Amino acid sequence: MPRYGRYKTALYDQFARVGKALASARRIELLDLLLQAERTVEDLAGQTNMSIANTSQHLQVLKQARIVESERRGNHVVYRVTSDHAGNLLTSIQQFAEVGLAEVDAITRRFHDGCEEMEPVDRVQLMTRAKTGDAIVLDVRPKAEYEAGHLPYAESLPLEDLEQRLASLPKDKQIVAYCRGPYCVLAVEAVERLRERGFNAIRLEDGVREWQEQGLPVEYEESA
Amino acid sequence: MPRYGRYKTALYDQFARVGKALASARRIELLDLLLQAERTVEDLAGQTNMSIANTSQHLQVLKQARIVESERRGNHVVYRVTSDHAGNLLTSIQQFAEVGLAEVDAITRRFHDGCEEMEPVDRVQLMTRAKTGDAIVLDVRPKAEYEAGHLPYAESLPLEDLEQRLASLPKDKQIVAYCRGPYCVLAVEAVERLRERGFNAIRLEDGVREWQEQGLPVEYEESA
DNA sequence: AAAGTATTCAAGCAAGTACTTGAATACCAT
DNA sequence: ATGGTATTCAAGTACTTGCTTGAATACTTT
Repeated sequence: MPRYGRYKTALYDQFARVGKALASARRIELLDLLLQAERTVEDLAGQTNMSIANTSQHLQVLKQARIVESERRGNHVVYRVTSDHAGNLLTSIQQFAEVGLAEVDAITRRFHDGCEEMEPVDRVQLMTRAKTGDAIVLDVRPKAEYEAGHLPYAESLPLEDLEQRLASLPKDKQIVAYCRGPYCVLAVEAVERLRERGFNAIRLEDGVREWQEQGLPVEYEESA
Repeated sequence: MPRYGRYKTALYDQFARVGKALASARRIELLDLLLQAERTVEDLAGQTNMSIANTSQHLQVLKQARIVESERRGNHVVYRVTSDHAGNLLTSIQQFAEVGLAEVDAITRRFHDGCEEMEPVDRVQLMTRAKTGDAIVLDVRPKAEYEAGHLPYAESLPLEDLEQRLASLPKDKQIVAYCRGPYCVLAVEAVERLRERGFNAIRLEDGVREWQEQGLPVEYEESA
């Protein structure tokens, strides 16, 4: 079908454009952060240990593929994902890598061992226990990410503030900590530390994105 | 968290590996074909107008990302997707491009206009009508792809054989043609030609993959 | 208006990718 | 074994990407 040659290549080019945007570990790291909350270039550069200029350039690649968009806000430029569909892209890559690439399993296992995770079936039940106060759900990400969206009944307790606020946590209830998702180590570390102090702590593998993709509800801060 | 730096980059590298494999229009085209049916290198090279060596190289990139696998069969090497998860990758990229990139819409519109598609709601109903014989479902892809999996009650009528078999088609029933999916033009062309001849033809946008992802059943040939 | 901060742009270099060509390998048929 | 076919490998070249550096731009504050 020579007549359709141009049509086909043009389409594949568009699809590849999205693929190209996801073809760099740096850009995936940026996207991963942006899926938690919107951020300035400066912030992203700091979080990823990249130069500002380099960060800006990577962001523009993501922007060209319409995965992220930007908005000038005063002196800063704030980047955010264009839609929830962007999360699906990363999710499907992660899912694929999880089942297909033995390396991923090996890497995560090295860091997450000894820290039992919640069974997937517990999700719905967890919310009812959180609602009644039988379980405490902790969001151990930085506060800004909590404010951009968090699980229902979760309270914000950034990992860095953990030590100072230990006293306010109950020893007799189960504490469920979550962070950015299955590959994030914040909750692993939180649970580790809590257990050392004698708390009954457990890690929820999900992050907000995973929660949302399950069709479960998410809360946002009204203020902002 | 300097302690986790290596862990994080190692993971992002793995995810990017998948992204890299999808970062070329050529490779997406190959994957698209492989999602319809397994194929030899020679066949793929022919379908995509690439040199054999180049095709082989692209296939190896896909193979390294575990998106496809290969098996020697006599004199040929047959490539196939490793799992259905590979289809999800392409689907999520396509879905993203569809909503995010205006270009995709513009490109497809240029070729698919004037050819009404079936409403998504018709899917389930379509099968019952096909079952009772009220509608004829035609798979207009090459026969090998039909054999690798097709919609229930569909009969194989490759586009190239259409003219010869017009006589066997009824004028009083609705004919529903489908091909590789929303971006494939085989069914568009089939419907165009059928209408010119006075048939009541309509295009189903789905391909086998889309069908499957909806959780709907698919049939395979027993023989093979 | 002037100075300061955040971001982008432009140029340059090293490294990586895409494609071609011709040789090497693996299997089949005789 | 020999010749034929399908695929992969190796080397070369043009092109693209990733990162750095320093200048340019956009906005804020004084």
